[in-house]
Amino acid sequence: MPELPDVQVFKQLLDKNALGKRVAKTQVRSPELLEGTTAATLERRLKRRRLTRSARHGKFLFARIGGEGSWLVLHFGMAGFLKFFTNRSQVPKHTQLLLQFTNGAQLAYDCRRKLGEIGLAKSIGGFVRNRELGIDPFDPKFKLAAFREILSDSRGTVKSMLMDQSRLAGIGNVYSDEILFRCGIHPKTKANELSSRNERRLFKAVKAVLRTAIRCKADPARFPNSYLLPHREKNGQCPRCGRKLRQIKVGGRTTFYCAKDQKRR
DNA sequence: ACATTGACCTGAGAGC
DNA sequence: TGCTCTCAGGTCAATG
Repeated sequence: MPELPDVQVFKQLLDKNALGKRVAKTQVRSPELLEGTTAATLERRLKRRRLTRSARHGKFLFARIGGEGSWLVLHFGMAGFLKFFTNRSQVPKHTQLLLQFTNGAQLAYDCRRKLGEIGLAKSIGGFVRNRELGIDPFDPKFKLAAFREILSDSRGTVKSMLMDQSRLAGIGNVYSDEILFRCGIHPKTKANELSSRNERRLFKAVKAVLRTAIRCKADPARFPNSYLLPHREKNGQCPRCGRKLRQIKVGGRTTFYCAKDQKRR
């Protein structure tokens, strides 16, 4: 679930409910999710401080603690999410990090499969460099020319390229399928063999699909029926031509596409 | 440099 | 109902 649009929705939730509130207490349930820090350090950094702003890069969410120089970093793995609530009985089942604010409200980071990550960073730029993350698709510097360069540098399939966090940060299995569906490109097409026209269409589709997904709150039930996601299931049908969608593996990941509408080259 | 596989971790859902 | 099996939207490391 948690690809760029999902994380952007978590960011909106954080902005709306948690920014400006003062942390009274923190709780870490599974220390193994902590990356390069400890529960005690996290508590010391957060306690009595406010979350002052937020940011997102790819699938990572950042919340600045107090003034400059300290950010809480969250990655949601395969099943993580954020929940904000005011009633104690609403604590989600697999809460791994709980922030209790001085006004009684709480923010929970829930991660059932424990494949996520909780950490601290001094700066976002430093973190991004450290982790060798590629450009975020909503970075103003992400322009067609930059994308063409990424494509021509990639010798593998276009789907693998889209999901490669060190080239372009934020796209995962679901949205790579959606983007390729939108522009009629077969997921196994070699990234560096796309026509100039398809490079351009792919570039536009990356932005358009992610924007739409965010607008739909990354909730498949809200997606336009013309999108792949509502039909992305075993025996699902192509919303364009009605044919049964193909289900294959690309780069080891389950991939859905329409054999009629998505041809190689 | 790329594809493939398995590991990480846990639960949902299918099939018996 | 309960057991076992398979699979899942992320990432990393080992291997070919």
